[in-house]
Amino acid sequence: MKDLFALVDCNNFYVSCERVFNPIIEGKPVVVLSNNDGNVVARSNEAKALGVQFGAPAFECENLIKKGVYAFSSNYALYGDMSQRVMNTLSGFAPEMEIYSIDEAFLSFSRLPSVKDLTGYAFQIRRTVKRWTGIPTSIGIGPTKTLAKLANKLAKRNPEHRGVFNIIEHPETDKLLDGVRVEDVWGIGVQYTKLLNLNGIFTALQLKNAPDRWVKKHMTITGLRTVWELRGHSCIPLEEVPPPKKGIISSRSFGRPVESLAELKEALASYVSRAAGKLRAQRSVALFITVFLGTNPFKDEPQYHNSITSRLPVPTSHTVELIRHAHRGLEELYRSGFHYKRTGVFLTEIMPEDHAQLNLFSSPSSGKQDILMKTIDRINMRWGNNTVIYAAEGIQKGWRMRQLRLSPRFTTQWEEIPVVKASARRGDDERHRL
DNA sequence: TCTGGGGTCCTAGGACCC
DNA sequence: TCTGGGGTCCTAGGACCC
Repeated sequence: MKDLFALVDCNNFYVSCERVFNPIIEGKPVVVLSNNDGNVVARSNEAKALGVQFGAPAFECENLIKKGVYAFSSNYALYGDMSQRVMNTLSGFAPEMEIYSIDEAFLSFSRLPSVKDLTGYAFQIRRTVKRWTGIPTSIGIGPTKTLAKLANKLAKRNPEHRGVFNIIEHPETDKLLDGVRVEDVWGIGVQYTKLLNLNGIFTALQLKNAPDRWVKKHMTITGLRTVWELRGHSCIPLEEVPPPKKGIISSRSFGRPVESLAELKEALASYVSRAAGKLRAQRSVALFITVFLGTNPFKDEPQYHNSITSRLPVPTSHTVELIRHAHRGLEELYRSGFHYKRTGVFLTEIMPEDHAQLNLFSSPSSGKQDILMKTIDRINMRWGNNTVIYAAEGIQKGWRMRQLRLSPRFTTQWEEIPVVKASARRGDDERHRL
């Protein structure tokens, strides 16, 4: 059977999430900033039209903000929850689906015998997602994932498609590919673009027609797959179940420079706690822990960057155990007299928890630890992240990242759920939770 | 002035083994 | 004398994605 894929992509996802609960900013220029309110990472169409570039430093926006651009700190609690709602909605429309990122999913359209008009079906998906979640999407349909991605780009680019583009309805695929720059092909980044341009390849069509031998030699097997996919041979299968992670990183840069070991330890403890939580969520344990520490490479001041890797006595996912080892590593790394910008932790050699080799000395207390971890995870699941935290994480958290323009966690915190006023006349005391 | 945070896959080359 | 030919494992680095 012929493969067929649909790629559903949420339009300007972070901005759209902000708009769902804040309709005043509908139709207005809106940007969302990266962690620490550093750079622009999402823009509404109106902001794009004003010339705000992706990655623009936030201070450049200050002027724009004065001119009426709305800016928000990243609110991952909100975006993560909205993403789940979108994905849940999508999963009802296809037997197989791959969640590709926070705002994108591939659906398999190969086995939908009851659907006669797939393009119409895509319009129906779009309408439903919008109605159920408030998030606008674009959908591309093609015989390979790479072509579905490309179709999605065309759906976004040309308003007359109204958000859906089905590449197989267009017999002159080559003509379409001729109109797409090579850097807009999925899998072609800056380096390959340079290389390809130097070799006279500027369009997706030219890449499609490039000789296999040359592509394999200069762009490895991954590049060759991309080329084959452009030709309509599906080489990148749908991955319904995400493979367990092989490494888990948790790291943040600080909202202000940090000098003391004590503060670094607090920050590191909270990152370890996050990483350990992710580890337990996939029912895994880790054998190695790497701690890294660094100053701000963009500043003209004394630099220090270093990392240290230690092997744990027994593979584990116990937060307290991991914090202890992380702190030991940090103490070895730490040099006083520097302005530190970030620290973080990297867990590797990850294996399923029931595969882990116990060592002779593993203590019987690990059973108690398991119960403690499960209990804490349950509480935080039920009542929200960080309901229970480790004392080592600190309370003040003066190093916390800057988020001066954070919107409420509308969907995941009881205290921040929007409130509807029943009627203006009855006054403020008659308010109802949504 | 600011410059995120998380991942994946592939290859080359060196060490080492028989 | 000659120094092959096959293999594994590990690491570093480079590319990509969102």
